[in-house]
Amino acid sequence: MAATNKQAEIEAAAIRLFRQKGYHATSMQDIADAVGLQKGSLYHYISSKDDLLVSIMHAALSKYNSRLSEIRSMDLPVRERLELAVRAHLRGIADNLGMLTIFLRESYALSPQHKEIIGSESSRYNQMFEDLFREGVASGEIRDLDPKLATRTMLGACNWFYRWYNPEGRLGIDQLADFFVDLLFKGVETRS
Amino acid sequence: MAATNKQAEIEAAAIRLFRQKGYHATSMQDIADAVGLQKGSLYHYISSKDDLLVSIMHAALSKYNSRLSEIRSMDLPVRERLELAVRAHLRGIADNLGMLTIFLRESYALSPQHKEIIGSESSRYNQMFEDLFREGVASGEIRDLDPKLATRTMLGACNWFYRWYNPEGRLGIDQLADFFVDLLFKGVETRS
Amino acid sequence: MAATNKQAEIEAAAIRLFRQKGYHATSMQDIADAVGLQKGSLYHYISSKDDLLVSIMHAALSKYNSRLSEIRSMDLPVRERLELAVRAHLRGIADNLGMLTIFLRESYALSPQHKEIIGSESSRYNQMFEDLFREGVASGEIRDLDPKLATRTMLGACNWFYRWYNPEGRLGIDQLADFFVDLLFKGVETRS
Amino acid sequence: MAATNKQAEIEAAAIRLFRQKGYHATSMQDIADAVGLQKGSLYHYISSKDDLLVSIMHAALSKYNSRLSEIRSMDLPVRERLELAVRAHLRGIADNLGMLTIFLRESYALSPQHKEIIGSESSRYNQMFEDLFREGVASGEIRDLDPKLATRTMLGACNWFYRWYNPEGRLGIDQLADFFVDLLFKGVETRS
DNA sequence: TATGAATGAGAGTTCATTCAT
DNA sequence: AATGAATGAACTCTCATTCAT
Repeated sequence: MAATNKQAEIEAAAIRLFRQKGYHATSMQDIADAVGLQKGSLYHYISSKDDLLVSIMHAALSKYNSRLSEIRSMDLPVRERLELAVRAHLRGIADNLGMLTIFLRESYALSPQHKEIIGSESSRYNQMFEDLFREGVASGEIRDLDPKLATRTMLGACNWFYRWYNPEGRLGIDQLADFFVDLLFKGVETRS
Repeated sequence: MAATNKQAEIEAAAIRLFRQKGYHATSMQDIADAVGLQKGSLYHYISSKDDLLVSIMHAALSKYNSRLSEIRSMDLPVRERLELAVRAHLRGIADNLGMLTIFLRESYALSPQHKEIIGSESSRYNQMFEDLFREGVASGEIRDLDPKLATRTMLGACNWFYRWYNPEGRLGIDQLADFFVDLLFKGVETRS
Repeated sequence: MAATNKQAEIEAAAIRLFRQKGYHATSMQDIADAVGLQKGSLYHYISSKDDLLVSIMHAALSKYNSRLSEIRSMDLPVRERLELAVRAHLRGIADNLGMLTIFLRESYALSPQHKEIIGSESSRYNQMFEDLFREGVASGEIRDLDPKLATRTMLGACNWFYRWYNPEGRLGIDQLADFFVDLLFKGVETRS
Repeated sequence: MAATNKQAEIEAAAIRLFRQKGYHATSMQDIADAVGLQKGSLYHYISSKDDLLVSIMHAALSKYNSRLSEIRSMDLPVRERLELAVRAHLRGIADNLGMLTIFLRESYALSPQHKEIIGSESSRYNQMFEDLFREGVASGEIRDLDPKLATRTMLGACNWFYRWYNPEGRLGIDQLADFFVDLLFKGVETRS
């Protein structure tokens, strides 16, 4: 995964720094230092700090969208596809903790135009998840809950994951995903 | 709601602006304009922008902590107390959307010392919730799930709420709380 | 020496603070804190920070001038009067270390008008010293050195004293004055 | 003296302005105006106003220290070396009136860390002078006076020089140095 | 006499971005 | 492709002073 590509190197450095220090607290100088360029030189590869943020988020989202799209069209019972969607969501956060942290935390820092672009990509994802949920309700495998609210609640629970997930923690990502699926699908209360 | 108290007025303006534009994107000038003072004059009432952020968060958290503490010690079955805790959490976000948004979104912008202070207040809350969960497991009313993970997941789902809650939306806060409780307690899948 | 007089109390606090932290680094708030008033209230007693500085310097200088004037007209051999002048100069610094430090160190911070006022009082002092020296040369008790230069050199040596004098030091002010007189009157080299 | 080196140009402007108006009364804007830059642009060359002050003082002191070190180890009678030390000290002030004025006048404005650094360089100088004096006492060429006090007195007399030396004055630096040496070595009183 | 809210100018510093080389 | 000097606006914060109460 050698950095043949300066642009990618810059992006990688930005992801690391934005995650560590936050978008606003990271200066172009910090990024330049990290890749061994002068800060003026960065502008041969990127057009602005804001664009850098957007393209990181975009990359994160397009991976997400395509993965969810695949899952949706798998030849499996919908309950299992919904489960896979939750697992993939969590694994996506774990695998790209930097990018996802930035997406989930710094979205509000985007300029209005960019906010719209990213917002619509993000809505697509939510919409796909919601559709899957709706499909589950239709098939009877999933309880008849409001699909929009359910989507928000389930994804909210999953999104918060970036705040405490520790790659070096006791439990691996698969075990954590098992836990989330168990809790979200069966609930916390004892069945009578 | 007359401005008898300038300090409170400043804090209110800060909450509104921090929520709208984010902490970093809000300048002291913005706040000064909002309350009709020169920016230098703000410093009669606050000691720094950072302190302003902290005191907003502190106010949010101390309300939260005391409410949860009350609920924990109520004379009710633990399952109902846990349910109340979820409802109170959501209602707390809805009632203080500004303060809570700032707390949930801008925590990472705090200085290390402040991060520690706010972090420990926040941990107390999580700990109380976790204890309640543990109590439920002990009594058999709640399934035997890892209490720490369950707390993170449930509160994560609830915290995400600030991102989409709209006070003028179709559903009131009580109905939304009903929904969360239903989903988190019973799960999404159909019981066989 | 109870503070029956607020003005004097303010001046005393200013002397202490200006000496400790310097004129520019001392704020009106610092002074107000030291005397237990609000900073706005200071302006009932003084007209400006600059004036405060000037009146401190003025007080220092008028003491100095009157003392030197007395010495000059004493009925003693001129050599002894010159010696007394040196001793009085040093004792004046030791006794009013605060005021003198401020005068010697912060003169350049004065506004042009004030600089002129203080400058002329200060010149009067130097002139008196120079006249005394000239008298000594005329009487033959003092070597025929340029009186203006000699005055500058001798007073320079004495003025630097404020930089290192320590009231709690090993040697008392009289012993130190003995030393200065010895060095300045007899020189450092061994007489052949 | 073309402006090949902006850093040096900034330092020169700072020396001039700090001397004229004092450190505190000189703003970064003043310096920027003097060198024809925006004030923000100064920070390409310096790291802070405080650092600028320190590096000016440091430059002054290291010249001084190396010159005195040379003199000390010359192959001359100690009385002559001490005399040379006085002459070099005065010439140093005359040649670098700006830098030395700033060092002698603004030392107390330094931050504690910087004060320590500059203070120790300054002590080294005083120590070398004192050692030379001590050597003179040992050889019998110099009277048996307390070397520490004698150093303070002699250097005090010389340091005050910056307050009144005028490069365009009647007497040149060599003549003035002759005067100082005469006064300090032989004293002011007539030998009986 | 004393307050304390308010001013308004200005401080030093940071920073994303540009552009001639 | 890369530099690095320069910009210029914005930033948080300080401070001596004023004045209605």
